[in-house]
Amino acid sequence: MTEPKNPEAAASTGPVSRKGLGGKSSATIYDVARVAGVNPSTVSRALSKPGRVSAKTQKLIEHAAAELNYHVNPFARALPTGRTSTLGLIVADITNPTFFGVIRGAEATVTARDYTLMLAESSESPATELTAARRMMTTVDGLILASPRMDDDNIRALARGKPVVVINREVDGVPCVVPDANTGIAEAIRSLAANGHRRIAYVAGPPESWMSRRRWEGVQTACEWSRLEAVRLESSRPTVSGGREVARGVLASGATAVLTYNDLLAIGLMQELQAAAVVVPDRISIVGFDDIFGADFTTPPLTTVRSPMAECGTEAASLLLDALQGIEHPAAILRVETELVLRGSSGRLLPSG
Amino acid sequence: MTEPKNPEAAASTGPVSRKGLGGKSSATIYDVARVAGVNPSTVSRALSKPGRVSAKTQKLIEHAAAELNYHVNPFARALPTGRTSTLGLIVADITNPTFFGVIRGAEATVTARDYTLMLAESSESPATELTAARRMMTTVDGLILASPRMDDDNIRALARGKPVVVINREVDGVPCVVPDANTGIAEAIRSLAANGHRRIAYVAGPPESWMSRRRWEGVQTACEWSRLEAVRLESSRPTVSGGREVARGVLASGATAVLTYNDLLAIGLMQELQAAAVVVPDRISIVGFDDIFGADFTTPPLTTVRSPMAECGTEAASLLLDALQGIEHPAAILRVETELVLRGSSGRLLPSG
DNA sequence: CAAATTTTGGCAACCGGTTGACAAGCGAGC
DNA sequence: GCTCGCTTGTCAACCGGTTGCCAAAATTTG
Repeated sequence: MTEPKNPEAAASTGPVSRKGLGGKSSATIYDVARVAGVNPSTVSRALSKPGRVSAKTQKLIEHAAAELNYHVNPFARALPTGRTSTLGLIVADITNPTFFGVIRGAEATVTARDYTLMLAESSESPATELTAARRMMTTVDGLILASPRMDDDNIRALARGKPVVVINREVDGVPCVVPDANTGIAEAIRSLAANGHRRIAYVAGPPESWMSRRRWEGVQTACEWSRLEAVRLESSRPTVSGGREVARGVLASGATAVLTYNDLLAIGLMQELQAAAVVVPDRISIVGFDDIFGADFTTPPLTTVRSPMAECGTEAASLLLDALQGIEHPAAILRVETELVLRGSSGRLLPSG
Repeated sequence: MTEPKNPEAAASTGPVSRKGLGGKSSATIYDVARVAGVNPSTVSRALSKPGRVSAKTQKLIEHAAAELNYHVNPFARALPTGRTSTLGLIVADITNPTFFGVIRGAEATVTARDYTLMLAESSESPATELTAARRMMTTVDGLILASPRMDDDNIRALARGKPVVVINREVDGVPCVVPDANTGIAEAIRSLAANGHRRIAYVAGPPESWMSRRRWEGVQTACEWSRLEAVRLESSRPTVSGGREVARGVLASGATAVLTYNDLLAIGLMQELQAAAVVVPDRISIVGFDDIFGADFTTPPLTTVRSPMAECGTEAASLLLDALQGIEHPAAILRVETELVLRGSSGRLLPSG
């Protein structure tokens, strides 16, 4: 017969933290309960279920908690509930300044609402990304995927487990925050057309990038509208060096104005063209995307279609936090505005020769 | 008399996860134990204490775990042990590209060793920083402080709780990773001296910045050695706009070459000087610090003393991870090399008039 | 004033691992 | 064959909260 070894112990107040040894470990609800003269479960309720206990007891407990400098142990809470007060953010590439804004926006929002941000990167690899996402899923309450590279299906599968918000891409059935490229692109093309350009090149990003395809579509549409020719060029990498490599192709294309998938490509392209004594913007106008940090360091400073990435980060985090509180936003897709930032790298085409 | 309600239950195998409902929750050691036909605690030992169980049982358990796609629940593990497989990183300012390298290096290292990185920023405020650090301390196994703004004492207090590594500052009794500014500064001053400069200005960063003071000392020392004059100017903020604001003061100082606390100041300074038709480097040479992302976007590209921040992030993370495994590194301070990156913003002083 | 109803607090069983203590199993040595 | 010592697995008590259920207390109602 199995007998409890020590009935008194079972009936006692429960574990008591050993405050003796240098205050190492912090106070627990059991300590608070003892000081306040109530049951631990009452403490738990007072601290997490507002209105569940009487105002008097509430005050008593809060006082005791303050006195002991009590803070909940996030792990102890996470174990039975699954709630971790942590949000995950996976970016395609930490080196890429496009994501700095996202990280910053998300971090600020999350911290302001007493959550913590976990960061991971996928090195632009769908497989790494999926692994990172799965790993994170066990630890976070929700996940932000910035410019994810994995399939729609994988994203939806993740979203079935816990709330997921996608930035910079539209996935059916998953809340998304996307800069609406079209407005900015239309402005850019209109500006180029007004400056005498007739043939526009678009330098594409990675083939997996949903946003790159989207921008190309936007460029095509806007060009049709303005009766301009649009040609598409591929890049090896969406980086400065990728931009340098594509310079030759740009010249060969006969275009007098170029939009690039992102600012890094634009900067690399501009550097290489200038090295070949091609004057920007007199002979070729260059327009980037994103308005990343440093886009205005160049000479001439880069004209670019600004995507408010920090805002995307903020919005994505808010969406997630709201969802966790049961506030469902009806709109599956949140579009944030883009706009043309007109600087020196685009302008009137000088007659050649 | 307190009687156990259900003796059989107490003697049973223990909790069993409900795999019925859509495979929601993942397998536990209890599931693995059942499949392998052993006790849960044996599973726990097999998976975390190598050599504690026989090779035969080990294989049996590993097989069962693989079959069930078992993964430990980090919270369940963290609760009794305190180990979380998570490292914290606090940077002074996420916007500041100096830290991009740190974040990147730390993230990569931590992930490679199966840890996760938690990120927070202090907005350059000692109080916010301390709050963030305290908050993190409850959740992480160790903490990296990049360019901390709080007192030495507070840092030491944190370090008494859990392993802490500091980047970009030296704190007695706490392991630190610091770029050794002197080598790079010496190179820079030598180069400037060789180019005919005699009066050098240093634009300082925030007064709380240990590294700013250190760099100023380095500049002074190197100038004495080369028999140059060194003057110090203050900046309002260590940013591009802070750099613009200090331009007037730089001109007034009569210096023909300027080192700035960081690259952002240098870039802002250069923009403002150029706007005032002061040719760089013909009339004034500019040298930054850090070689941040975008330092080579400017025209002329920025000469700068490179601090390998990604390496700092990597080293700090490694130090921390080693410490957690009981591998103590004897050296309290790890110095990483700095070097002059000579670009176009510094050079020979043209005779004025 | 008693009965019905609503609050409020306590009990105890979890969540999923870890670990000290201990006993069974096993081979070696005498 | 028996004792000793070492390896290996089991038991049960945690870690620190959360929560369903129930009863006591307080409040409303008839």
